[in-house]
Amino acid sequence: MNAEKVLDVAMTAYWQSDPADVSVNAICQMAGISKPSLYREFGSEDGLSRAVLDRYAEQVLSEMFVVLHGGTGLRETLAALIDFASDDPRMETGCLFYKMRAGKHRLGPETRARVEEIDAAAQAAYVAFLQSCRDAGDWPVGLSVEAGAKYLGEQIALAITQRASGEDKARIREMMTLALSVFTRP
Amino acid sequence: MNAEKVLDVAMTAYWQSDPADVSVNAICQMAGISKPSLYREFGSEDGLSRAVLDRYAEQVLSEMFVVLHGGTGLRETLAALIDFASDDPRMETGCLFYKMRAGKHRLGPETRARVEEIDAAAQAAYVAFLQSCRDAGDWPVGLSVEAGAKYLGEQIALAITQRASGEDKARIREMMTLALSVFTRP
DNA sequence: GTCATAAAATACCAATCGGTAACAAAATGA
DNA sequence: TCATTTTGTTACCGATTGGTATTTTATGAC
Repeated sequence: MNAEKVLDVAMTAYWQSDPADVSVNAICQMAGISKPSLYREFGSEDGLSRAVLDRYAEQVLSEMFVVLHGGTGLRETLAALIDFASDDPRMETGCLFYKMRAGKHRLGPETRARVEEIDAAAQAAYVAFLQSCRDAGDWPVGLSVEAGAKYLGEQIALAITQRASGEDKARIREMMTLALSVFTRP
Repeated sequence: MNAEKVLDVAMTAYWQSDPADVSVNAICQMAGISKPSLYREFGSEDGLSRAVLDRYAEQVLSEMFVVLHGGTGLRETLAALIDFASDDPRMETGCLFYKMRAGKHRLGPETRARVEEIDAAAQAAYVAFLQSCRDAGDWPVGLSVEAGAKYLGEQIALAITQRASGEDKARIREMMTLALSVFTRP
């Protein structure tokens, strides 16, 4: 009867299409459970989507953060981010977090708060990464670390969102490489 | 009864929030007309949103294309695009076309087809602009005109979408300037 | 066996969605 | 003046939404 199975089903469905396009009824049907069972476990649709987002964060997003803390140089890390965003098969249908963030106003309060939390954490991770690069002597550009971090995050989000809309992978890589070249230009 | 007033009301509502979040009922209420009147005029929700998009294209998007055909140099045109995307008060709540494009799968067939048409026209305009710059000797970078056009279009879309989410205008300008600097780098 | 308890499913709720049938009022043409 | 067509409204349709009250089913304890 397994709450984890329900979370997996819901995560897959939310991820593959869009949280706003998947109803509670549909999730119950796909998971083979009844609606009251789901509501007893998660309380509300907001509770379910929040639990799904938590699961997604620890199962998927965490690996993205690992890339940032790899300790390798600026160019290598950027290359790894480009690989991840434009080639990783897990991002073939986009990123659930970015889909939720794009439709933030349609989420319940709990889920929305969690989205903002994760967004802030990601921003902080980008800042830390760029700051370490600046400390190491890489990237001496006259741009604030915060602005660079925001830029980096938005370019990643853009690339992965384009994956979701079926854009050609090589094209995405080309554009993302171009966008991130501002970090490695003299 | 005035179909234009209805279109104005619908356009404003779609534009300010999101086409997917504004129901036909709400539009009728705001326009002060009954639902059958609206359906007699536009046939369906798809017909209405398509008419709204047409109106938006000729009233708003056309001015954006004018910037591209200004005939001025590369740097001046890019600066004008940055001004438009990050400062123009009409883009304060984002761009209706980009909102429709982002939620393409939620649109009816007519509206969706029109979105794709406009998207292709925009891409063609970007291509023509960059091609003319390349012909004029500006921008000798080793990047295909098509890829550059796609990149330019996506960066504009990103900037305006960020306007819609309440991002700080100066920040948006900073990031967009950074993104488009790849066109003016030696 | 019986009986209490916890879990699950059926069947329902009000609200809203896009869309229409039926009908009243007003304009129009002969 | 009368018939017709157009314009608009009220009131409804079936489907779907998130969410529950109620009833059935399974599980132990005795």
